[in-house]
Amino acid sequence: MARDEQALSTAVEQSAAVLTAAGFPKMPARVLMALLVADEGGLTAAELGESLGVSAAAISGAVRYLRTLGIIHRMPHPGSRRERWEIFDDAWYTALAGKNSVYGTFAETAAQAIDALGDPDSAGTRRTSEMVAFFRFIEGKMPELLSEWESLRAAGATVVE
Amino acid sequence: MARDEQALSTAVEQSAAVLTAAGFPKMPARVLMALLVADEGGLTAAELGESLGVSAAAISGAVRYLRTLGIIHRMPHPGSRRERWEIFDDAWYTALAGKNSVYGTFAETAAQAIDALGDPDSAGTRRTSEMVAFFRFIEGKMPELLSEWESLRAAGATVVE
DNA sequence: AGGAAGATTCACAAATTTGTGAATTCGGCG
DNA sequence: CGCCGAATTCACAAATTTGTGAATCTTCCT
Repeated sequence: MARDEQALSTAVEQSAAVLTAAGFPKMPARVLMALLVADEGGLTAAELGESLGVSAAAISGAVRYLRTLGIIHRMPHPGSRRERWEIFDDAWYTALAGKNSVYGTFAETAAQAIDALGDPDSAGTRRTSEMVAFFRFIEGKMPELLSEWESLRAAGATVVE
Repeated sequence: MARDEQALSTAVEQSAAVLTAAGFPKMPARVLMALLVADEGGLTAAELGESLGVSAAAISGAVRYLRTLGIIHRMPHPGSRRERWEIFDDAWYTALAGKNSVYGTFAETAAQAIDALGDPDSAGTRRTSEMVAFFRFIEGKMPELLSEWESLRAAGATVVE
């Protein structure tokens, strides 16, 4: 089957839209998806701008954002001035691990409310304690889940590559 | 220890801020946290407005949003016109299950890009396939994780209540 | 060194989101 | 059966976010 630019662009935009709906900023989401489907060697800022139909400045902003998240990296291309951007292979893995720690900070922040409530028998205390316990549980389970994925990934790698 | 309104309000606002940073809309986050720490019987729209220092209209909007997410419900208080709002006890559980399905839709949307790419050996195809597999894995594991939580929750319930 | 191509930053403009006040609707009570 | 209190909706205002164009900086090539 041949490369269908039209359908590819649609898929990229739709996936970006899903990320956006989940709270991810719009332009970074589009750039991320564009880099995901890119060929080996990544894309230059100019190529990203052209393919998404936005200015170089917007690309730069999105790229800066994605870099702070640590899910893309600059690939200095020898012999050319053009910088190429590439997704880390473990980007999604990393993103989820990071998101996980968001759950953790949320739990710990909310735990302060328990102290402030005082009364250990109030409905608010019970509800809040339960929530904190829930997120601590999820956070605690995450490493296990991710290492399980790594095993599967390693096992299946030979098949794919 | 007595109820410390000052500290409680701070904890509520900070927790709401964490949710906001994670992509959750601001006002719904604040309302949600306020309801979390509320006493038995929930809060009225007026009480929420006063406690958060915002207009009744803002509360109404936030409440509508939270209702579409299915994490709060109206408690018709007999004998009084005042509607009380209350968090579902399994709100966070539900929210995560819902978020999970976001992962699922994201994976399925991105899977369309694989078809559009055509070439099964390209770097883009490999990267995208891997990502889709990852999110499908996470989605698949979620029910297991949640049922494990339920067991723990049920086991510990007698201790707390 | 000088020049040039590309990337980045800055101040500002556009657009989307968010919250308010006034009017409306809804439900119970005298 | 009409009033009264409360909640919701609407159109608009405020504010935050997002993207652009012009200028600046960086790095390579001659």
